[in-house]
Amino acid sequence: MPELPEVEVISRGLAESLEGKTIESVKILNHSSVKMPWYLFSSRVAGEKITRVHRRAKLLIMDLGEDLHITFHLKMTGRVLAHEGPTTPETHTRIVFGLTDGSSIEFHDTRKFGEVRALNNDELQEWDFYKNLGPEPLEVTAEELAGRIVGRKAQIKGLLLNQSVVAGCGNIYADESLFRAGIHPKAKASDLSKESLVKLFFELQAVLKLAIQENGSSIRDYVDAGGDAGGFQNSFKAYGKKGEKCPDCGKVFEGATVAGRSSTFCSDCQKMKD
DNA sequence: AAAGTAGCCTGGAAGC
DNA sequence: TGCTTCCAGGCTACTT
Repeated sequence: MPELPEVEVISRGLAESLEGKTIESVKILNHSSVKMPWYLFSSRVAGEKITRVHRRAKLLIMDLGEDLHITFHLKMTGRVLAHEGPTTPETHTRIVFGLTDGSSIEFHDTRKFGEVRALNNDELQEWDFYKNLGPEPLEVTAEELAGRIVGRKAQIKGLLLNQSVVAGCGNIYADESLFRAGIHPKAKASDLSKESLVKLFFELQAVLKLAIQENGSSIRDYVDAGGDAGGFQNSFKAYGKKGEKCPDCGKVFEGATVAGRSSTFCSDCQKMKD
């Protein structure tokens, strides 16, 4: 499930192979992947040059000239792959972009949760989801991020997953940063000191940077733009470790649903309040 | 305001 | 073996 580091790695890979290339054709194999009238999507995109590939939160964005952007939200199983030649569609191939140099881009998405759009500048800025995104966690300080949730009564994990609080954090990096900061996922932000919250976001930043260095985390479906797996899953300390022993104290990791997500934590090392 | 839940999907794993 | 059930999870919408 791609979160910020995975989308960042995909974006960097695609930027290298796609910037400067021109889209010639669009073949939509699954219409529900395109969250706008399909003919509008196709007609907007065909013939345009890919000027830049970048990322905002978990969105992969391809700029087409000055006033058009393809946005990919990969959700759980989406992949965007750059092929040197044409794409031979498989069962889960949802969209194929043919490029004028004979190469192609494949949007592959087993579970069809992914969402693709082609928006002009105004539409992008007015899109509620985009408009409400919080800051990029690697572009502001941990203090600034902590300041956004000081005193809030919600569970800390829910706040981390809330894209309008901080952009790009998902279940993996939420569990990992909470463990590293020694904070229980059900702790209320208002029960934690500013210092603890700063520590939490500092750990989130550290874990995101580390994951980008390791090419992302591969669990189930994630691969980078070239189809290769990441390596950060080997560095998980808490995520998915329910039933295993905490590396710090030896107590067995517990599991619970928090903010609607499966969560793993050590009830000894992770505190509910300061 | 916060929190719980259903729904969207599919396939791999676990259980019987 | 073969069937059924469970689970994963980003995000929205709706209810409590």
